[in-house]
Amino acid sequence: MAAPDEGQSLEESTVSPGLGRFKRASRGYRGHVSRETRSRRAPTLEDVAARAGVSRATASRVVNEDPRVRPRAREAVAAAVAELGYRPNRAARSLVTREADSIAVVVPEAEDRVFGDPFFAAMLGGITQALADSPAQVLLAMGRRGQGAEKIEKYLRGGYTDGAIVVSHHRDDRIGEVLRETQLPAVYVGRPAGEPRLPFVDVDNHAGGRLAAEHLIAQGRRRLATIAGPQDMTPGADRLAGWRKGLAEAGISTDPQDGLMHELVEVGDFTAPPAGRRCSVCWLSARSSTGSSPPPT
Amino acid sequence: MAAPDEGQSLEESTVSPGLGRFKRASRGYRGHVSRETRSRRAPTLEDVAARAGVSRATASRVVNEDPRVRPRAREAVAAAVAELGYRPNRAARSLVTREADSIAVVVPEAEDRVFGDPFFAAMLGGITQALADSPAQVLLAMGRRGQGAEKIEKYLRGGYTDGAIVVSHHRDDRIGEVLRETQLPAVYVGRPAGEPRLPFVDVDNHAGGRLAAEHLIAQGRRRLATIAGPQDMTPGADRLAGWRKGLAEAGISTDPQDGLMHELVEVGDFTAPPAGRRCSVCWLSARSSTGSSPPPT
DNA sequence: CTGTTAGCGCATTCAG
DNA sequence: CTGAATGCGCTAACAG
Repeated sequence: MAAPDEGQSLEESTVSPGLGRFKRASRGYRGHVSRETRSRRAPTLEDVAARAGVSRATASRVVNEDPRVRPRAREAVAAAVAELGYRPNRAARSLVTREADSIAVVVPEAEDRVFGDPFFAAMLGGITQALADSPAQVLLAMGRRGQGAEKIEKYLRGGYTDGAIVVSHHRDDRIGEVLRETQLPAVYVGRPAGEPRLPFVDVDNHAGGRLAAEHLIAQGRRRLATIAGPQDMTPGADRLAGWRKGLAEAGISTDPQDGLMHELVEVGDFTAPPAGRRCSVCWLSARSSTGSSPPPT
Repeated sequence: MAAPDEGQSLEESTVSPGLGRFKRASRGYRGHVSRETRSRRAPTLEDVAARAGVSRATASRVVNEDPRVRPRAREAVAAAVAELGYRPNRAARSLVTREADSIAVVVPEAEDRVFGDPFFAAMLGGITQALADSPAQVLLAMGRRGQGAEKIEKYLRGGYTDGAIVVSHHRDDRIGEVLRETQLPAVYVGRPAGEPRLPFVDVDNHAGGRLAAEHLIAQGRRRLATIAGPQDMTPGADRLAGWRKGLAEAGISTDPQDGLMHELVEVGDFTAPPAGRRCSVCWLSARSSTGSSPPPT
């Protein structure tokens, strides 16, 4: 399990036939239009420096907004940059700074799931919004089990990114492990399962579940059912726990022995279809099985 | 319009306060866990070479699957790679090869739109699928007008990518211009408007629209209405053109003068809501205006 | 087949 | 404040 991983790494890091084709096409196309535009080589810091009559170091300083540059020099460099259309070479910069200048949004879910659930749209929107005026790039990496999971891992390990935001973490994905090994700074959206030391943002899921139970109970309901979220995700598990807590505190038993055929809980996956499907099976059967209620408060 | 662009380039390419904060957080976190794991510096090709008892060049060759390496040496290097857990430094490689090893999927649409429309999910899925065993990374860049459009442009110009796949191109986005200037290899999904030389894949939209008209006409329908796609996208425009051609060939006039209050065409945006909304306005008013039919075939 | 030699473009000490 | 020098890690000729 460890050795094959390394072997795979090696292969993946090399040029495959697939990329070969891509490259050829790339060259061909590039060549096709290259006659129409000028500039064979992109201007470098060296060019800028020469044009501004300063050294590379000084040019670098103004590009990076280092304060210790005389206004005169600063202006000269700025002008040169504008005239030459200079853009720093990211690879070169990255090589020396050891930073990729990008942050990955990791979603361990199948692609169609990510695109189908409005939750992710909102989350992505918020994240990109927040990073709108940051120079850092936002990269979306998604996939689950075969369908992109190893791609994510490769991405995280490949040094493509400076940090990660993990959005829909499941207990069984290896994201946490990868993050720990690569020592990548990361934050989870939703408390991570089995990764106690990692920072995260989340709502109080437990309180939410409990609140739901209390609300229904306050309305006089006594036979309460819930469609829970996936139990391999802490939000799903925490909410269910809160729900049960709420029932228990109200003295409503969830014990199958206690007159109910079984606890009125079905586990969904945060999507609508399964909820509807399960309902018709579980609730009906439960409803038709016994009418007895648990003891009052 | 040109000068400000350059000025903007400079600013964007430099470290802003935003990234500054990100960096600090990054360092802090990294430092926090750095005591728990070994390896201060990632192994380099140099290390691998030394360990395998060969030169850096040879090590590089086997990593890149260059055939001209003796099996013995190859194995030695492979072993060293595995033992050291070597992973090529992308920045360094990129610096010399001048390739980013990634391809961008550009979607000039608002994020919520992209995540809401199943079309994009399918498209993205297909693309990543096709590139699954390619070493190239797939990056998703989306946004339209303010909400990410300039981010896309910056991305394309930043040398982050080797090529682009443009998915939902509108006539007014600047993608084509950027692509031309950067000479990035690109392919459009859907014939690009105003960019005749760029390669694309598409269905025969014109024939589709015509087919629809012919089908309805064959069924004996005579007052035909259509909800067209956005007219600033060639698929939308082409389909409508085909539709009109179909009507014309059947001798069905679309001329308002010809007894109809106006042509029964409403322009939507490839989503369901506008279609429903417009229908109730247009169709009803058209229906109540005149009952006369165009001349028969 | 393999090692040696050069840079790729940039940030960064370290002296002035 | 500024410039000269150094090296990040890697690929690509160019000789052996």
